Amino acid sequence: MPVITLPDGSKRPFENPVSVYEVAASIGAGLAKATLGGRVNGQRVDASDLITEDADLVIFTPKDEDGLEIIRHSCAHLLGHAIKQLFPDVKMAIGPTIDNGFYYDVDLEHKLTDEDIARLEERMLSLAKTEYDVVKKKSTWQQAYDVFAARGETYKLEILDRDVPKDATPGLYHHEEYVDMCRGPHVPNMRFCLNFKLMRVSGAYWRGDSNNKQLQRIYGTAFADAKQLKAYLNLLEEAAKRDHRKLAKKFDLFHLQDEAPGMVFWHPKGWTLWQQIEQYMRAKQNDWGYQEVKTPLIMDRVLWEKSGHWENYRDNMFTTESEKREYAVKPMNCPGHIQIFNHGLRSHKDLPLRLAEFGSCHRNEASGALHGIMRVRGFVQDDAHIFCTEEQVVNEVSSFNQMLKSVYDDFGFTDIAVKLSLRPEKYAGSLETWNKAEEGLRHALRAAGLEWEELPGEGAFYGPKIEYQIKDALGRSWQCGTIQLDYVLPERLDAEYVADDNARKRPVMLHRAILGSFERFLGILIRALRGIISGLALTGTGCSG
RNA sequence: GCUGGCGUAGCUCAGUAGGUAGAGCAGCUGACUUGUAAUCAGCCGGUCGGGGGUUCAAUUCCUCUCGCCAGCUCCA
Repeated sequence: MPVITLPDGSKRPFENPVSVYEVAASIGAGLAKATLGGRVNGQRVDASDLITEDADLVIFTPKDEDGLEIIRHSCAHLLGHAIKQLFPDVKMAIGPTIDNGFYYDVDLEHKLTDEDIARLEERMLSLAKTEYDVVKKKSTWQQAYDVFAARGETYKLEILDRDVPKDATPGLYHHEEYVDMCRGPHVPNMRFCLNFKLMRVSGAYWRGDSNNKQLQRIYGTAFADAKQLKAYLNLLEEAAKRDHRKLAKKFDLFHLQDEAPGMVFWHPKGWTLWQQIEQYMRAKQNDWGYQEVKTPLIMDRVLWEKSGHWENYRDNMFTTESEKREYAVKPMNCPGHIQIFNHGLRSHKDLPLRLAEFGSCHRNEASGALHGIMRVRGFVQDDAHIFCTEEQVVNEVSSFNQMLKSVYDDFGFTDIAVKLSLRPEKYAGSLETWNKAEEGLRHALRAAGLEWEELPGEGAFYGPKIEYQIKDALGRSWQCGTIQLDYVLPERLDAEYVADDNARKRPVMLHRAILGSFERFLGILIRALRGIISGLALTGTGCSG
């Protein structure tokens, strides 16, 4: 005899177990018609799911974020329904929702063309227009396995084998003859899935692993109604006009050419902009107690072997040789800065020592990773390394956070996502120091009162890092600022100082950047400069536009 | 690097069922002088990304290669 408590606090008693739909119907026919699913005691469920005990219930309709997500997720199933009809031998992998839409990864010999995508879209629409009911059936693990074995869905079988416990009760969603497995919830009827558009198709590795087979990923967008869909498509068009590559051409800021892939030719106007920012950063760094230095572009391989770059970063390094010596073009500035730290005897009184460099780095990025000036092979970082004691770390990190905020404020960037990237598979140093370093950064984040998301496996090989991400005109997130806590390189490159008890100690090293790279930061900044850039109306401190 | 798409004048693009290419804008010259994105006329401008092949003939077909774009992997 469940009592259902609604968000407004009102309570409704029922004689028997009721479905979300039935509760909605007891409130009103209109609500029932719009019901997509609900949240029962915090759990997202289908409209058809039964509530057996007293529960808090939120009902989802197309007006909610949750409702929209359900629609998008069901559009992925709709895509499955349609593509199975057009290409019966297609194997379905995964079809999740993403920002603004959904995708489905499929394994299909035939390479999908634009015409195929158009046909698919048509078929999806005609299927949705029949307004068929989606039927959800809870199954046992074995039942689900048998269903997908019979259908030859090898990817679903792998998911069952690897990710679904044997005692689970997977939900099977029947879209007429099409069956998909999903946690759900999904729409009860396809009339909710009429406002979508297939966007593009591209390659994507199974389980995100480049060692696995590459599948075809079909991207789509979907909204609750036609108006929202149209508004979104318009937004995309408008955003494309603010693409930094377009604006750079229009305003003659820089260019790239075939002979120097991923390396930028800065034109007078673009370079003026660059200089304004460089001077601004120079002044800022001065204010915050940094000393500027400059280190060589290429150094002997031996040094990179010692630092660990040769072992862990070799694939991304350009090399050159002269008189039988092998050199590497620096991909990072840290080893150079340690050479400066090591030159002469350091006292604890020198710490924290903050060495800054507008360091020109080259990384041999995969050709497919290059993207305008946001992702290049030659770039300049507003880099600095802080040599300090362990006790000074939290202070230094939190002071860096303030500095970063003041810079981003000056540029008008407010939508900053903070991520904490943890130990990667390939790492230097011991587990113990890694744990210490990761905890150190968490501590500093808490002290700074920041909210952050943790990304396991995303750290640099020498230490964990805090990333500050900003979105560009196209809505893509890019890492700009970063601060990384490193116990490894000081050890490998023998950095030490004389402590107050006269003992030799290792300093801790913080790698940090605020703009990240001038190229990327300018790439993002350019979106805001449309209109005023031709006059380069930038002031010494501002650049605010 | 992987999958797919693309690569024609400075820019945006058209085109050739294989017979060495056009338009608008920009630029230059001249005329005009009309107050805020484009007045008129004329001119200049491309070995159709690069190499190889098929062919009497290729920018158009095949092939290799480079670059760009979308996404994946990877990353500032």
